[in-house]
Amino acid sequence: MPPTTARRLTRSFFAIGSERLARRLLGQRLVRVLPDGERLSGLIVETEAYVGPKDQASHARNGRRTPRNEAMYAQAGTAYVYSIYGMHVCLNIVCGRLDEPVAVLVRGLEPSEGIERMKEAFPAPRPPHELTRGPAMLCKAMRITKAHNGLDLVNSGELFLEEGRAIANPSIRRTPRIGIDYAGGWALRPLRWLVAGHPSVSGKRGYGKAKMEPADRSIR
DNA sequence: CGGCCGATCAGCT
DNA sequence: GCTGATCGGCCGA
Repeated sequence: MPPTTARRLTRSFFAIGSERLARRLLGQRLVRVLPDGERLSGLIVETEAYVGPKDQASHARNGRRTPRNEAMYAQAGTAYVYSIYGMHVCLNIVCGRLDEPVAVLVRGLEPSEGIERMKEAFPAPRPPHELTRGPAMLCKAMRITKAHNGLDLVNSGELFLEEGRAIANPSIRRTPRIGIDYAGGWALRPLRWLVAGHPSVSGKRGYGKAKMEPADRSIR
């Protein structure tokens, strides 16, 4: 269980750009407080950086700005929640200056608090690590919906982040991002960060098909 | 275990 | 009209 003194992550934590935030979010705690007060939470074990208008995998590629992706242009610490494939939603954390569309997609959590409640979101029984493995799955387990799009994660009482556990560089890997084969050369850039060997990292055998590289130590 | 494919619809063109 | 920052079931090896 987390200490009751857990520190809330502040605006300045998020406002560092997507590559640095993707690294720094690993091990931090994502918290959802349900209407009845129950806490659901997990430690982040997989992220992807979306690096701006030039990034051909980003919803903001070539400066696209529509009602759907408007939250990407908001201040750092804003949630960008979008729907995909007609049946899922995914959560990003916005991390640039105002009007600069950069964000980090949260792709995997190690479930921590409220595991029994998370299980209720799925029709069939499954082990804890498969409650929050993948960007859409973790939103389903954590009851994150499009109603949270545009929410300020720095001030919200229902969805926010807390200081978690440090992850040492040797156990971190970078790979290309998942599901963006349409993005040309951008599909190959190592903008996905993961905790090596963690069971809640998405993809087959926990890694997907992507070839892994050691984490870039210059990115903190 | 790995590969294929259907579900299902918001959002854009 | 087409596509997607996904998931899970089914099938063959």
